[in-house]
Amino acid sequence: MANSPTPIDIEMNINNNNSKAACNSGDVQVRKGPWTMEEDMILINYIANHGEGVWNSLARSAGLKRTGKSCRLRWLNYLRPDVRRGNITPEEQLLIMELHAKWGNRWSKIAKHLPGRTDNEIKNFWRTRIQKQMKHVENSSVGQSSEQTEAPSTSHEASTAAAATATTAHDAVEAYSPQSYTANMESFQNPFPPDQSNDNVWSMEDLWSMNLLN
DNA sequence: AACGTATGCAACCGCAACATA
DNA sequence: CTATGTTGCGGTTGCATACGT
Repeated sequence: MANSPTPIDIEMNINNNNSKAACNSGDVQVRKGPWTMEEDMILINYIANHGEGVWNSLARSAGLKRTGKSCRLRWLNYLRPDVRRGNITPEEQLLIMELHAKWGNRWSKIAKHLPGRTDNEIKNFWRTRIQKQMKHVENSSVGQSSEQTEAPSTSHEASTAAAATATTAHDAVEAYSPQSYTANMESFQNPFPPDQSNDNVWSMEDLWSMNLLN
């Protein structure tokens, strides 16, 4: 998504971030909201030269008016060179289903088994795609429990729907078994729009090549 | 073309666990 | 042992964009 970097809150950090521990020392102005290209460059440059470290002091040393927390999040979820962006593949989706059935909402744990994917991305994926499917199927099965549920337009939806109708997470995995899954793969149509790698104003390739130039 | 609504994702918040002085 | 600071996690929100009317 192309975040326009314009609306950025700047507020006095009067320990508003955390009741237990301030993420910044002193009452410096803290920027919030979408990251600008300049901030990204600063963070990338700094980490390239000094490596990751204590995030609060990193933010200060790099001259970023951000909390360490914000820097860490930005780095881990977006700027890290090994972050994979773009569509979740059917294989990854299957894995997510399986691991979620096993562990529940342990997104970071699940993310560790999906190289290049972040917990945030998986969490978002689950909420927006899988849960939507589940709700959809739930509704249609309540309304017409004795009848067949609405025919999914894709096999992806079919298998997701099968998983969603399951009463337990384990059932969901059963319904989403590799057998039924691969059986559907031939007619699989990618439900997602074409590559959205250009979903930010600047691509990571741009940022990294610019960083190299520096 | 204009408007309203739905969707997807980046970023924030609060909390808990852990580390250290 | 206690206080303070840091990190990591899961839940939630805000906003840009896509889509439908």
